Amino acid sequence: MYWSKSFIPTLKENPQDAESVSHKLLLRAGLVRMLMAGAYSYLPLGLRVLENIQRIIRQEMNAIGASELLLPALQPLEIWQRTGRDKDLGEVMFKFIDRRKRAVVLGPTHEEIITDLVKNNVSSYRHLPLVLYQIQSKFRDELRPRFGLIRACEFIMKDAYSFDKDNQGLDKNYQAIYQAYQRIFQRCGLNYLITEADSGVMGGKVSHEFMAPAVDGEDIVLVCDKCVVHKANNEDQKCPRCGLAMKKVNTIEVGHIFKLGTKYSQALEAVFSDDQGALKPIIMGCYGIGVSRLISAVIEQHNDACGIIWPKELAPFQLIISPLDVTNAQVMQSAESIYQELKGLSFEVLFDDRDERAGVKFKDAELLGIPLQIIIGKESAKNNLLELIIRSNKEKLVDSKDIVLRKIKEFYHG
RNA sequence: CGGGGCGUGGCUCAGUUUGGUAGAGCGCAGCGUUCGGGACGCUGAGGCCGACAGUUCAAGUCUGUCCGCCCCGACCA
Repeated sequence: MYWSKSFIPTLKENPQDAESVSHKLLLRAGLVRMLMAGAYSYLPLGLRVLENIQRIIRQEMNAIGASELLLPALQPLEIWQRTGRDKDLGEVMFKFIDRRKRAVVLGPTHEEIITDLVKNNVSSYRHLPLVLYQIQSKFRDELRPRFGLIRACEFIMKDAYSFDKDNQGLDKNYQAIYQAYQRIFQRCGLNYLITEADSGVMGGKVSHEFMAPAVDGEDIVLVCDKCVVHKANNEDQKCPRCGLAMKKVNTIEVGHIFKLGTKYSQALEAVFSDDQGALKPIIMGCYGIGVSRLISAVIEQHNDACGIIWPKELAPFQLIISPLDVTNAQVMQSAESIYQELKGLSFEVLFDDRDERAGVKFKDAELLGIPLQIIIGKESAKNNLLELIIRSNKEKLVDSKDIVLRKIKEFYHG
């Protein structure tokens, strides 16, 4: 991708509208722009990051046998009234009346919709278990949208739902997804904590939250350095296991998995015939990942004074090529040649073909946070050398094309 | 919804205290000089100063109402 042909509006200064680190960098690096509070446009770079996260999620969800589908965002209010959640969610739901005078909502989540779908199409234990998921925009009329993508009114979520004939099946799916989530967050380069809700002593609901530590995080997690992690419900701050004081960590909730049981299947009469012919409610679980929020969480964790430092798998591009003088034929020839070669090797490359001074290109490359940068100046072009810089530690290598290529492959493919 | 801050060319801001008819830097266009860390000089384009109402001879500036954005709180699958 040639920079001049793309749309990457970087900002030299911190925008007035942003306070949190991720919000500032999201805007400065040209990843998103705000339309109104809580609603953002994803620009080409932001979309690329989003797609990278989605690709990881799809790979890991598909790997555990989940199937992707896509449910409507537009829904009748009536289905929410059947479970009583129209009241629970209340003002959070965007509601309006359509031209047929029907009450319609924009989906804040999809338990009702998917349960209704499964109810109408699954009737036997032979069709279970089933794990379905989607990646879709959700709508919530938040009291106070904030921190850019961290709390938005329109945001992208991966929501998965499991359907089982018994609790053992639910446990198994829950476990599989729990592990898939660990792989997903790991691949996203995210540092995370897992908090447990109440342990289901009375067969009650079990849930785990995946929390990314971040200075601007809204949720506080209490952490015991010796034992496990717990949520900040108990104010005494004593570890329930060892009794030592726990420390508070600000976090962003990026994932939440939940054993639902039969709450929705009972309310919506989603039943199946078991192997004895008896009708039973389907046992459900639901599993969410805040996809757009993940972008913010990752930026919160991976940045320095110069800008973003993308983890390898999320970076909008794997390399940025910066010819320092676009009017110099030798420089451009060298840059163009390595660009084509890298593209031929299936690397995602951004070519900074702008007629800008070196300083501008350096600053922007650092701001964008692309893991590897190839710099080509007059000297290196003349001597047939390439200069490779690793964004994270500023490590620099000046060498022949072959050596640099080897280093790049090593960096990305181990 | 309560509390606080802010709203002035695309961006960051000054000007508001003490009303007199709009500025700077960046960016943009043109020319020249520069060219490995956000260059420099000259020229130029671009603003009904968030909106509406009021006070006044005169409002970016004072008053009122509203709108928008950010932050704190309440709330949050």
